[in-house]
Amino acid sequence: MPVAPAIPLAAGSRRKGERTAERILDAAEALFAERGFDGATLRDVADRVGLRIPSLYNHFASKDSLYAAVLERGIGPVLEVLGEFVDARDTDSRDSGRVVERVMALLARRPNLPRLVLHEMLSGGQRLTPVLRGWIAPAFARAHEMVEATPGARRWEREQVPLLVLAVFHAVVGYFAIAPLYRELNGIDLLADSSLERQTRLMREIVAALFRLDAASEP
Amino acid sequence: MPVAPAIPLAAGSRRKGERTAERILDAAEALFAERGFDGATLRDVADRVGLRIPSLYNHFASKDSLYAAVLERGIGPVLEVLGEFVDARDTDSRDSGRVVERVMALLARRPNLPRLVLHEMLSGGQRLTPVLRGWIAPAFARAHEMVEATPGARRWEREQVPLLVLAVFHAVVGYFAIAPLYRELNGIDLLADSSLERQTRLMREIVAALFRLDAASEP
Amino acid sequence: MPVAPAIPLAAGSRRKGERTAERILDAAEALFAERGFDGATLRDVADRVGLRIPSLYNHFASKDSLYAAVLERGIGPVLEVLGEFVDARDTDSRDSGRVVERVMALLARRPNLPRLVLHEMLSGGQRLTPVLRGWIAPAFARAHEMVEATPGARRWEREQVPLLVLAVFHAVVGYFAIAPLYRELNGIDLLADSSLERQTRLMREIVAALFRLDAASEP
Amino acid sequence: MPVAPAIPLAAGSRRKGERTAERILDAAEALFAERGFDGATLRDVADRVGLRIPSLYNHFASKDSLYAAVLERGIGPVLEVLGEFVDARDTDSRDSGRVVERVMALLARRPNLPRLVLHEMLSGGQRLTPVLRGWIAPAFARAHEMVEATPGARRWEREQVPLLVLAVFHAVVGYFAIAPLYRELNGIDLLADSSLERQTRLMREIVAALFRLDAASEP
DNA sequence: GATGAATGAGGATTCATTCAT
DNA sequence: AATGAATGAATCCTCATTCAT
Repeated sequence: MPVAPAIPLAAGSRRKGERTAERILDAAEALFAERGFDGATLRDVADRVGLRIPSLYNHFASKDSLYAAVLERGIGPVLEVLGEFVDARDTDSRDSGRVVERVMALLARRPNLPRLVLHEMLSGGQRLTPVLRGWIAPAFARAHEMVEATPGARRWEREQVPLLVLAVFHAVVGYFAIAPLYRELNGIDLLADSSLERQTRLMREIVAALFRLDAASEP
Repeated sequence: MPVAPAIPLAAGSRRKGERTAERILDAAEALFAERGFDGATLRDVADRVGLRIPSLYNHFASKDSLYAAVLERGIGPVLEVLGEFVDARDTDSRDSGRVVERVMALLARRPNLPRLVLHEMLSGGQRLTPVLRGWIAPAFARAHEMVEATPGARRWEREQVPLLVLAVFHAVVGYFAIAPLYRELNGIDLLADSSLERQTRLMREIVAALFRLDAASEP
Repeated sequence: MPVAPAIPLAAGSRRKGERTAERILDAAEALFAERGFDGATLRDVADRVGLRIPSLYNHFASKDSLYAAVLERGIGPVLEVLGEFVDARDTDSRDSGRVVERVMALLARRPNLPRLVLHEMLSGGQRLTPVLRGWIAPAFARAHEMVEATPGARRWEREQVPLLVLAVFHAVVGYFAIAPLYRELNGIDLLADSSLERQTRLMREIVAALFRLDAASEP
Repeated sequence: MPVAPAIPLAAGSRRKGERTAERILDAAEALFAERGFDGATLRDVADRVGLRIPSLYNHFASKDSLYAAVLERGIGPVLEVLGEFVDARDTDSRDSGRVVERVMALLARRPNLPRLVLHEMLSGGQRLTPVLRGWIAPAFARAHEMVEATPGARRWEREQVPLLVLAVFHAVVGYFAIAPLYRELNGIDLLADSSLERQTRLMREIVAALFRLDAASEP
């Protein structure tokens, strides 16, 4: 058993246990993203962390709860950004371009996340934590109202708006998810800075068009 | 090998074995779409068809080859449509709106397919038949050239074009893939005719914008 | 099982069915010899004959009975030769050298047989037909008496005689059984004529020594 | 990995895991010997050890590797004895009689080994570890040279020497392999001390004749 | 906190056999 | 006589989980 450190650790450092849990989460995130819940095995996770399988149970109660932890850790910050945007009361503080940039930046740092989300979506959200499930529908509703309230956006039919939001969502999420395959087939790394920049701009433009107050103001 | 039947079979009728194989493919398609390759079990497939597991092996050599068969059967028609479009020599015969409609109609009849494709994409295309792998890169290259050759499309930057194609791809595929979850969360069935119509129109417009000969004609 | 033919067939000609049964026996013999009863599968047999598995059942009632048929067909002729020798009443008609030669010639033509016998021996003779089981013990007893009755052989201790017979048996059978491995490891084909000749001579000498009436009379 | 014990373990005592592995090896050895690789099942092994099948995988990675371990553990000591003999430089230290005795004693204590070897031989040595495969050919070559270098042995033809070595090998190995069947058919236990003694003497004599320095001393 | 060992449940696959055609 | 299809039984193996150490 490791002896407890006599002196408190400097700020920023974490206890070994916490660091281990974090490393497990990292490994699990990558594996769940690559192979989905069923395809990823605890053996793979343990191997990647350099532990034996039973040790994982010192940090997480089960494979399910490990998965939930991965999901919450990953989705949390994104939901926060989106939440801020959606909850902004005055129209001025809603800078759609900035939201796109922040989300793209978040996902660029955690490119596993979109794949995780897609897996979840494909499985029908079976494993979504209640908290996460609870978030989605209201947020979607709010986004809908919001877009509707935007004058310029009226050029879209009422019923087409959610489809547009969906389309943007899929374009963003799919971009990250296809990166590995795209690289293999076309030799281009979508996660490289230049690609990310371009995609961010593209998404900004599309979202801008969606929320555009005045279509004429577009170059 | 079965002896050739003396009398030609009535249209639509098939030898029993073939019908069984088809039913297996149907069941497998649904299950692979729902749960991915690892999550779907042969037991599930067999149960759904009303057979015992070993009987599946009278029709497919392995789970892998069953999966490959599902994929090829499903993707084939779509590739055909896309291929026709991409290979069309004269610009006039390239009716982007029509392609969108045909593809959407195909996917509407096989809504499992997009989920299958997404699963495949997420797994890095590990199980793509060589024939399918071989199709993708060239087709993508052709599509790229094509878009570039379209005068009006020049309003997009050269490097942005593939990203746009990707975005459209993800918007279409994601639409079908999210349908079950969307229905559960929002109570709206994206596979209903009205929704499909709207989405088709939306995709038509977006693709039209992408390939528009004359950008000025846009409102 | 095929009905016995009402009319004796013309020499050399066989009904197709019989030829098929024979071909099955040939394939099965080789496979049982190579891989033993458990290791050989009906699929292998069928493949080698160019039939489907169920067709085998038109000729043999089960895998067990196919094995028994292979065994009896193979061992029969050898038992005959040995039986003649053992049953010979007058000592003069017992030409040990000739027996060795005949047996070696038989085995050379059916090199699978010794391997079959060894497999059987290793499995404790579980699958020996009652008829075969019944043959062995008495034959062995007779051989024993016989050797004992041979005056010159008395130079061996009484109890050593069966061990000598066993040793000769194993030397002969093992020779054929090891041929494939020997060839692979040493590049020498024990089934080639020259090797067979030498081995036959060696066995003759050893057997002769065993039954030698007068050791001095030997060159 | 287990921490090294502070105090050396008492002789004969082992860590629990090692003892279990040993028991698995024992059970597997017996079963592989009786039924060959294909005929022996992990269920049988597990039952005999008093474990469930999956537990076996905590000690051996696969059925194949279990088989390999059984083979190496068993053959090792025999190869050592033979190796010493073959590698002995001065003729004086080569006591053929002593080798025979040591090998017979070894096999008497592990009567499964010869059956294992025979199974391996019959299957063409498919599963021989590379290390074992590598041993055989050179050892055989050395033995050959050795016999040839022995003056008295020249009474055998050059080409007959390897056949003699083979014959001795088969006589020894077959003796142990046939023991169970022999007992069943003739009621005599070849593994009983008296039988073993006799067989050892017999083999000694035969080997002595093979390596005899002075052919003239022969009666 | 870490791990060796054990295990119930289940997964893909093979095999001998049967039966209708 | 031949075979496509179906299947019960069994095989090897994997996985998530538990527990004593």
